[in-house]
Amino acid sequence: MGQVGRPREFEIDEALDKALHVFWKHGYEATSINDLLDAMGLQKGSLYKAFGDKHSLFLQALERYLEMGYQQTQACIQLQATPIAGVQRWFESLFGYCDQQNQKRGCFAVNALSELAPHDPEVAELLRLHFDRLELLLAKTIKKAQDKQEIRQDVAAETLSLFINTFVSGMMAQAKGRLDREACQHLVQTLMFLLQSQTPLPSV
Amino acid sequence: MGQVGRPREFEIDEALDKALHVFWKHGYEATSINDLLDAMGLQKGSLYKAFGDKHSLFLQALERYLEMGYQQTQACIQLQATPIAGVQRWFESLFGYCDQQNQKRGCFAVNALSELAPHDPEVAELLRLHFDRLELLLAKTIKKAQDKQEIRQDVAAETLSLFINTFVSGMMAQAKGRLDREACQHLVQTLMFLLQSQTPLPSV
DNA sequence: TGACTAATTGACCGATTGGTCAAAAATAAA
DNA sequence: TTTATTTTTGACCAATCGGTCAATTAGTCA
Repeated sequence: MGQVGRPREFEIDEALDKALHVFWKHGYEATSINDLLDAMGLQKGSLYKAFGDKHSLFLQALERYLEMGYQQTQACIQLQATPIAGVQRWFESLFGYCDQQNQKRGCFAVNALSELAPHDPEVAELLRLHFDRLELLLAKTIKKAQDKQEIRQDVAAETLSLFINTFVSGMMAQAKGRLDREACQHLVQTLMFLLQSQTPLPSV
Repeated sequence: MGQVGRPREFEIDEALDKALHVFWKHGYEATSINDLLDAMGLQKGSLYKAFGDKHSLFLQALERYLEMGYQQTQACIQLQATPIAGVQRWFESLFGYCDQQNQKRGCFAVNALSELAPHDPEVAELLRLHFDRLELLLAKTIKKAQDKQEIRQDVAAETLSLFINTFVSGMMAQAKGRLDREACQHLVQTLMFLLQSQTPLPSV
């Protein structure tokens, strides 16, 4: 039993990717339906039939971004030999967002957090779930690293995880205007140093 | 010689403050001229005569915010007994931006950085100058703190300054959706701990 | 070949956007 | 009182906004 009716002439995920990149570059409010139609190569009716209204399309693009980002983070962390190498690899994967060549687009999740979260419960909830799971994954990895003495043990893993996520958010925000790739690399270097140094236990 | 012509019926700075709070709450694109007129209590012609167009008004509001923010930071730092107490006091002044009661508006400078910096050279330049002077002030303070051994000396003051500013930006961004005042306080506590602990010099 | 179903097309909608401008009003100076 | 200068007012503008929908098209199935 094949599909009934006229077949869709585009791939949902491809169109979603194109929409994502427009929203990513210009933000939600500054993106018009016509901008989206141009980028996605669709007519108005097709867009509304396939994705609903502008807000719904944004949510779907955001969901896709978050899912891909989480999977990439998992891959970075789990494919490395040691926990700390995994974290380091994840940091490095972020430099692409800092690049000047990359149009200073920053992280789409942080952008959405800043522009929409305070007034948009659905966006806020998606981001809350995403950052929560990210911090959970990070905390687990840090705990392993602490067991291996790769990371300081005098601060709880959950605390370090939240700290790191907050710091990375700031780096992504600052990358939208002030920080180039090199500056971000230096910042991550500093972060790694602070995570690895440790106050010595008082020697009795 | 008094002023010639019909006198203005409102205070420039008061109106600018009202505009600032509208832009702060909704962002640039989501704020309409009518929103501004309502909040400022002006008619269209008066606004355009006094402030130019929407973009120009935004720049003036941003400049005012940055100037007041910088002066407040200076006050926090310089009115305390020790450098580290000054930095601590500055951190505490940020918690107001994290408060749930405060409508999750975050930091207007970080908001503007995220929404506009990549496409708006004038906004980008204002923010660059602001963050640069902020980091300079912070670096000087940290250097003093290092001399007094209040802060770790194994990382350069300029490096710590950029690190702190980046971290604070992230905290402001995350405060727009996920972090309440308590979480921000805990994060600052962690930051202070990391700044004060220090890798021991290798004992020979 | 029709019948049925779903996607495409683009004209069309009212509302809102940022912005302009001529007329009226309010002051100081002459 | 008149003149010069500036601000206020609100009607007005073209352009764009997000969104709808009837007609057309392209498939599958009987």
